[in-house]
Amino acid sequence: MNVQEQLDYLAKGAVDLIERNDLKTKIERGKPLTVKVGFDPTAPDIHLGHTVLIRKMRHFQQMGHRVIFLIGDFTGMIGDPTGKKATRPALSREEIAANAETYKQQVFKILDPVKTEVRFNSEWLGALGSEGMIKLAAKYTLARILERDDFRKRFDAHQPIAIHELLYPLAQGYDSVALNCDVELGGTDQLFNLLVGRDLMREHRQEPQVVLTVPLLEGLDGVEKMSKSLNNYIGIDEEPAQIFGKVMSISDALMWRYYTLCTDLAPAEVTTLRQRVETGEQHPMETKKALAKSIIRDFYDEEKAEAAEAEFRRIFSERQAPTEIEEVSLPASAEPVLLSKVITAAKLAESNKDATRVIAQGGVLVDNVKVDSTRHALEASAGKSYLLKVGKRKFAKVTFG
RNA sequence: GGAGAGUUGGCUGAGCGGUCAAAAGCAGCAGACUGUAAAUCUGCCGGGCCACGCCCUACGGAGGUUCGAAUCCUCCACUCUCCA
Repeated sequence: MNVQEQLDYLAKGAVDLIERNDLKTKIERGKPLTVKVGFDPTAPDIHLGHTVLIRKMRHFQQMGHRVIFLIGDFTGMIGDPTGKKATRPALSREEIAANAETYKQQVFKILDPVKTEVRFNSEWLGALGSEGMIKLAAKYTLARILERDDFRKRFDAHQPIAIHELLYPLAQGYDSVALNCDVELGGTDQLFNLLVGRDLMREHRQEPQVVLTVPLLEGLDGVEKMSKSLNNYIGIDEEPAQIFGKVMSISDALMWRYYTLCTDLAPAEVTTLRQRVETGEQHPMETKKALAKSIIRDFYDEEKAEAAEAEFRRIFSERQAPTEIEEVSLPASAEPVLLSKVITAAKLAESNKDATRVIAQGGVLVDNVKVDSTRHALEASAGKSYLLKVGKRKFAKVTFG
């Protein structure tokens, strides 16, 4: 690849690239670039949204650059109260180490372990001390910090902002100084923080880093960004069947976004695919299935992807029980037991009330027969066994004994 | 330091002293339909009880007034605004 091709490849899918020419200049020097990406140590569960960024990291690796996976353990130890009612508990060294391992395990599904350097920012931020931190703080002004949209909005909405939160961008920016980064990648929500890094590097007489941001992936609801707390995410460690189902649950419109950000298809290829669906040449459902398989293939393999599709077809298209059903054993009883209680005991509903509700709505099958009475009871003598289906996708084989 | 506003169910957000387990929207769940855990429509949506009614818990916390309080009073905690 020549410089131009490399530049195009790296910029693919980027929202911001500041400055494109700077990146070009850096690449032209022919030396591997130092590329930093920071991660929060408190949330080691990587989901599909994160993979957009990780995919971009891989692109840099493919071009032979030095990619640093930076774990923000220092900031994690302080505890960031953003949007939380309760202050997060400070993480211990052991917890952070454990989280880091979890991170690696997940991230290396996409990144090359050999080419990835894992660092912790406590290494230099811890050494800074309070004096150093204050000196660092002296390099920035409140007005400039408040330029950040996130702070601005909270300020305008009369939501609290703790003082230490104002220091976060500075701490993050200092990471770039400590590592003398050439490039920093992040989500679009990180743009401000990344730019602070440029300013601080100038203050330290370094060449400012290039900033490249990737879009935030919408969650399954198609509105909010994907996040664990909103429970609209697809985790990288989830079961293939689960991933398949979740992908199928996104709207047809959102599917294109996922095609763009979560596959290696070029934008032109996605456009072609979309046109084929719009003209009726290709079925939307089949297209979505292909997307689901592609994602599973990334995290697992082809075989798992095929199996997930077959299972999905079996349960939802043919409405059969899954091949593997969870076995639940409950204590036997001489008296018949109310079905609603069995359902709750088998954890197929959250409460007896909830179970009763689902039965009333005709959502429960026992041995493939719909139950129409909320008072329905099951013989519970030892050895009795039933296949329960609650709702569309909750199954269990309950045995008394 | 002073003055004022606010704190309601997972979220947003109504709420006259009784008819409030608390409007409405979102999210969630179920059913119908279907092309899927899409879309659309309908219903449900604190918990317990073999119960179409009764009980328990709930409107920041603790007390109080009242036959009766999410609604009134007092104190406390927290958040925000304005002034210093």
